[in-house]
This record gives sequence, structure tokens and C-alpha cells, in this order.
Amino acid sequence: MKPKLKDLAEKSGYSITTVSRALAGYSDVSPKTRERILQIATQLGYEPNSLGQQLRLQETRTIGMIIPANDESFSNDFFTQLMMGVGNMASLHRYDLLISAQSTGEEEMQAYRRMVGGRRADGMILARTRRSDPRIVYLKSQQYPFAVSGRAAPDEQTDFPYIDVDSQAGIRMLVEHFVSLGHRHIGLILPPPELAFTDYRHAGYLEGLEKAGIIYRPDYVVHGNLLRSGGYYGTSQLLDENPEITAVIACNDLMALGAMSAIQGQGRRVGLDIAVAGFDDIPSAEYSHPTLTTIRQPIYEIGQRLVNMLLSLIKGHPLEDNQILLTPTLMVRDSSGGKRV
Amino acid sequence: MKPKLKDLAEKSGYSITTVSRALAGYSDVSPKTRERILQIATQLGYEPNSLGQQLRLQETRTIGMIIPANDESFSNDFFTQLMMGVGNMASLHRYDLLISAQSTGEEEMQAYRRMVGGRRADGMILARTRRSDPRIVYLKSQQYPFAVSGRAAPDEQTDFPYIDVDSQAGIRMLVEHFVSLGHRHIGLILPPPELAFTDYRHAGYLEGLEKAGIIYRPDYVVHGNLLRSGGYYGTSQLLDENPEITAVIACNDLMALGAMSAIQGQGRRVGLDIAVAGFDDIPSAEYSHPTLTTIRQPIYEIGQRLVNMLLSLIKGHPLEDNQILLTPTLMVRDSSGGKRV
DNA sequence: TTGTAAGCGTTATCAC
DNA sequence: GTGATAACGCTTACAA
Repeated sequence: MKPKLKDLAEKSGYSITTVSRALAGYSDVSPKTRERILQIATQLGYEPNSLGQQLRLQETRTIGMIIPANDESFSNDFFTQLMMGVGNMASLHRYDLLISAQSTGEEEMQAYRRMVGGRRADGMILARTRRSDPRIVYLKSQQYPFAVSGRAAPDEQTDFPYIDVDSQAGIRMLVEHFVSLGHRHIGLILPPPELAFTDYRHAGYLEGLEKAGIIYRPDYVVHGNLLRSGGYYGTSQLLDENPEITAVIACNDLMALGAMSAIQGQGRRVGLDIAVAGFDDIPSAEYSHPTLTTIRQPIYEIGQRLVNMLLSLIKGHPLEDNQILLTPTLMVRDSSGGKRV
Repeated sequence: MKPKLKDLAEKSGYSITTVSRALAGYSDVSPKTRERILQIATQLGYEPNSLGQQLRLQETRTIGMIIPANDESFSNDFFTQLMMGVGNMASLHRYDLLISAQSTGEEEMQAYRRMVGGRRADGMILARTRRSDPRIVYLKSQQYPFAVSGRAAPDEQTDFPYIDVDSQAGIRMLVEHFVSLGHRHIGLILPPPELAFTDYRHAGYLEGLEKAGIIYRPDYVVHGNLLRSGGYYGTSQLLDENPEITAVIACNDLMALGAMSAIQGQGRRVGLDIAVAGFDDIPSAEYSHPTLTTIRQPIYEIGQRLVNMLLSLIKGHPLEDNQILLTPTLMVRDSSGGKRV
């Protein structure tokens, strides 16, 4: 059926070794031999079995990534954008991607163990760090190459390679933006507390309020699930319980879109009655109605850079800079409305 | 370092064979032995090397997918949604996904040969069929299991497993919808001619016009690249050259979003001045401004069903239905505007 | 310049 | 119940 080295060897009359070396382009095989072997190889449509190669070379040229599996995540632009950045850069280096969709929990850890322990990939990229993240503990214990989108929480040690944006600064910028427009009652929808970046974003909120001399009100802060639904319910709750709120900051764009739905569902106008801002700047942010004021994170580029980082790690090249903190930029669009009177 | 069967064998005093069988849960190993071995395995944190397993078992439990690599594709909801459907269903069957990002052309074919010939995956899923698609020719020649999102072109033979939506009916429904609103001058932005579904959509357009007794005008039809830019330029061209046009059908939602930008860029109102419709019903369609009238394809579900199809193929199970044509549904939203006076 | 043989880590066959 | 041994397909010392 599918030809292997042995078939080429038999057909050509040479040994498996010689065939292998001819195909690999070694110099110590005579031109005539090489040509003959190459010809037979193309004639039979030979393609090396990568399993054999990988097992022998102990290298898969594959980058692993485990992404959240749940029915809603297909609308999660963050992961898909990250994956695309990773995938395209990996492709440039002739690496492929091994993707496993798993829901957070023990199943997910099993998938990590299978992928890492089973040596299915040469390194892994992970995203959305959690408090005392078991994945990172595991990967470090295995001394396995990995690169992360996101730091550890502020009170934890970040002793691993990562790229993150300064989301404290990002949220602070949003608060300042709203304050400059005249808002004094600003609600915040945080990510779930177990995520590492939640504290940074909370800190940015506090920092922004303090700079503006606004007193912090804990009841202006709720948690959401990072999906549209989280923004929807969070906003409903905030507005119901605190009717004086005039602006809502959602900690990602998906929740901000949900927030807008909630506001519009109450018959109010986003930007005019209630200002909204998000975080990420996913593609839909620019096409939403109204367009979404947000903090731009270069997710696609982060994916690309994580690959470069990871490949250096895999090859054992020294990494000049393996902990990168990017400064995000504020994208002012219509959802934050104009100056208030 | 990383423990293998040999290490467990040495540590336990049993042979590699027995260790392997104990771990596999064979009945012909004594309970005491099994327990001892299992204990050592967990103690050392043993994880089977999947390369070894795969090579031996000739099975990878992996589904391959090659997606278009280009900087804009990260905003391409179609592929990401399909991937998520595929990935989540694969996960349920304990399969992973091997993704390779490649731009169309010889490189892409090489990637297919590497993945198939190299036996890196047990089967493949492909999308967006092309005229006399070389990928399909190749996969058939290799008798390799694959399942496709999309049929062959109308004048070609579709002798492979697929799931597709009846896009001829879909476009016809859009034409009928526009006609019912009073439109007589309807522009069409087709996909590139080399794509297999282009002819179906064109046929749907013709069918819709004919039913309404509207004469077909070839200059009302242009081709676009399936990205926002294609919709933008296609619409600009259509409106510049045929100012009487009052409605534009874009053959996917991304182009429809581009069409809306073009119209709004001219200071005109989508839905009121020029009606717009798309195809796919990607998540952003519901959140665009205005919301987008479109034809809903259940892309995520198609991804899931393709996996089930493919797994049957891989396992050699008989497939009751391996050529599925779904009827799409019309989603009327704001971009098509109301009835014209 | 070419060939022999070992080994990557696993499972399956067969004998004991 | 258990253990040698071969095999999956490949690369690479080492010999010739």
C-alpha cells in the first residue's frame, strides 16, 4: 500500500540506510544513486511516516494548545484570534498545532498530561492564567517548554515565560476616560475571581477612582463569566441595584457586547444614557452597534510572539526577554458617548 | 527522566510485557501484580508515550485540518466556528485536532501530503471546496478518510462524503425577500469563481430573478474575496457603475459587513437607502450596525456532524447518509430595511 | 560509497 | 500468569 523506506530499498536495490540518506540529501551518497532513488521515491509517491521520524528524532515539530471546550466558546474571539496568531507563526517555522478542546477541571489536566507526558508536542502555549494555576505547576514540574499569555496574579510568583498587557493600566485608562467625560458612578464587571488577571483589573479600577478622588463602592463591582451572558446579567444587576450608575466597564469585549444588549433591552441608549467600555478590541468591537470603546490588546501579535518565544525555549536558545509586559492602547469609539452635561 | 515501561518493569521486577498488560487492564494479570504496578506507575508519574503507541497501533486518534493562513483570516468567523464544532465533537470522542495553517497553493498541497502520507492524522476534514479540487483528488487517490464541508461544483461529480447547505435555495430566498420589499435592482457579490459553491449561489440569484420576472443583468454581478475588503470594493463598484441599484446581496457575512462600510462611507444609510444581505449568519451578524439580514448556515453543527461522519469512515462503519444537504433559513434583520414605497 | 544493526516506546503473538 | 521477541518506520553510529 503506502510505500516505506523498505519498499524503496527493495525496488532500487540499495539498502534502507542508503535510501534514507539519499532522501535526506547527504553528501556521501553518489549522485547516480541519489537520482535513481529520488526517481523511485516520486514514482511511488513516497512520503516519510512522521510517526517513525518523530519517535526516532524525539521531536514532533508540533505546538500544543488546550482550549476551553464549551458550546459558547465558539463565539470567543479571544481564543480564536490567539490560535490564529499562533498557527500562522508556527506555520512559518514549519510547525503544526495540536489542539485539544477541554473544559476546565480534571479532564483538562488529564489532557495536559497526555500531551506533555505523551510527548505529542514539543512545547505548549497556554492562555488565561488562573490563581495558583495547576497547569503551570505541572509544566514546570516536568521542565517542559511553555509560554503563556498572561502573568500570575499580583500576589503570586511569575517565574515563567509570558507575554501580557498591563491591564491595570488599561482599566485605569478607561476609568480616567469616563471621569473626563463627567462620569462619577462607574460600574465594573470583573472576570471570575480565580483568573489571574482579575486582580490587576480591579487594581486599575481602584487606581483610576483614587486619582479622580472618587470613593470606591464595592457594590459597583460584580463578576461575570467573560461571555456575552456575563455582561448581560452583570449589567442588569448593576443598573437595577444602583440606578445612579452612568457608565459600565466590562473586563472583556464579549461582556461589553452583552452589557449593551442589556442596556438596549431596557430601552436605554448606549453611550447616551449609559456609557460602556470593554477590553481586548476583538474584531466585532469595531462593528458593534454602537461601536465599542475598548482597550486594545494585540492578541494576534501576542500569539505570534509566543510562538517565537516558545521555539527559542524548545531549541534551548537563550531568551533575551522572556517576560514581556505590553502597554495597551485606549480605543475611543461611540459606546462611551460624549461629554456629559 | 521521563519514565517509560522499561523503568516500571525494572522497578517492579516484572517484565515490560506484564507491565504493559497491567496498565492496559488485561484480565490475565494477577490482581496483586496489577496493583503493585499501578502503584509504581502513579508514583513515578508514568504517562505512555503516544508516539510509541501510535506507531505500534497505527492509529493517532487525531483529526487533521488545514486552514487558510493569511493575516486577515483571523477575523474569519467561518473557519473558526467550523473548527470549534469539529474540536468540541472530536474531544467528546477523545480525538484531538492537528491544525496546519497554509495559504492556498502548492504549499497547501504539500501540507496535505505531509499530513496524510506522513500518517499524522487518522482522517481529515476540509472546507470550502474548489473547482476540480486537487485536495479531494489527492485524498481519494490515497483512499484516505475525509469529510467535507461543501459539495463539488454543479457540473462536477460529488463522489465524496460531505455536508452542505443548499445555497442556491439560500440566495433565491434572499432575492425573493428583496423582491417582496419592492427591490428590482439587486446587486450580487459572488465568491471567487474557482470556489465550488459560487455557481450554486449564482444559480440561486438567477432563479430568484426569473421567478420575479426580472431580467438578469450581468453587470449587477461582481466577485469578491470573501473578506470584508471584497464586500467593500465590490459594493463600491456596483453602486458607482449602477446607481439604480437599491439592494446588495453579498455571498458571505464578512463581505456584507464590508458592503455596509462602503455604503455608510458614502454617507448613505444601510437598509433605508441601500438594503444589504449576507450569508452564513456568523455571530457578528447579530451585533453589526445595523443587524444583518442573512442566510443561516449552522456552521458549528456542521463541524460537529462532519466529525461523526469522519469517525464512522475511519472505523469502517457503514455510513447511512454520507451526503447531506441542509436547507438554510432566512434571518431577516435590519440591514434589509422595510418595504419600499 | 554503501550496508549492518541498534534503538526510539509501545503492543501483540506466542511459548512457557 | 508471565516473559522473550518481533514489529510499527525511521535515523544514525559504526563497519566494511
